[in-house]
Amino acid sequence: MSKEEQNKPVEPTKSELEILQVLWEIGPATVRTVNDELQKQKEVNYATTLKFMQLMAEKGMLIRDESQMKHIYSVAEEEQKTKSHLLDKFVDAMYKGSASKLVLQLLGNKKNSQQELQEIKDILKKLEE
Amino acid sequence: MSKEEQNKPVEPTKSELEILQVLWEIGPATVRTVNDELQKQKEVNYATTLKFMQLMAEKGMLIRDESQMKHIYSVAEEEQKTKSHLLDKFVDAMYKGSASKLVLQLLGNKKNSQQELQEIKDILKKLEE
DNA sequence: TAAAAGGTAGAAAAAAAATCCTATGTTTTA
DNA sequence: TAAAACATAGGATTTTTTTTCTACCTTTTA
Repeated sequence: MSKEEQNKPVEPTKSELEILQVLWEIGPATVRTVNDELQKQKEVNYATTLKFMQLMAEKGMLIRDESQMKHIYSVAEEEQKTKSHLLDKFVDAMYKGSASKLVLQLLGNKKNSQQELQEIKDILKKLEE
Repeated sequence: MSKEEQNKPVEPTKSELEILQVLWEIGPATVRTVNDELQKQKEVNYATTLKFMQLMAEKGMLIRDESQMKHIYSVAEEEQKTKSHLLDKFVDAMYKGSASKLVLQLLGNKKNSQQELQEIKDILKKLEE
């Protein structure tokens, strides 16, 4: 592995992120299981999910255990690391790196329920201690 | 305009978002001006920027004033509306719609400067009142 | 006023992302 | 044990996004 390739952060596409979300939630799984989970959200073809997971494994985004016929896939990078990187990218692209601007918008967003706002406040309160 | 086409929220691609950012910042502008701004960030070909802006106008994302030879482009939807929509999508894709989870991650993110964190806390504190 | 510079548009190509068909092999089950 | 169900892999295709070439028109400038 060349120096350039090391520690390259995971940059999933939209579809790849959906698969990561499933694996984050249910842990290592087969293509079949992941596909069934995705099926709950939208119509997906098994072959398509398979292809995505194969590509993700090739890219090093997933790790594949081929010791059984039903290969088991798991995420290669921990959830928080990946999410943190994606969040950073989003804050850069949308708010020129200003996280506080994002929070401001979040708070001004009518769509966020009262409960969400309360939870955010609770987080802050805990932080105060 | 059919009912389906009305009020369709703006869904820019990555490149399109870069152009929106410029227009949000400097207001209505020519392709040349936008291209010069983008140039400050990365290498861009004038023809590429032109093409993007033409496509965005076709999609209804930008409005084009052709009364002069140098067409003037402006954004079709206000900045906050677009950003709010994109933020919602992001929160859905990344945190299953939980804004508080996002804030939690933001606060735990080492990359955010102490100042940013303080600003976020200030915002939240103001909300308490 | 002729050349240079700057502008738009159309067509096409290149690159990236998403989708699915089908061959072939393994396991399960009737 | 034969059929049905399930699995992977390779190849191909389609769709979306990004990029660039070039023709031609208008304005500016030497």
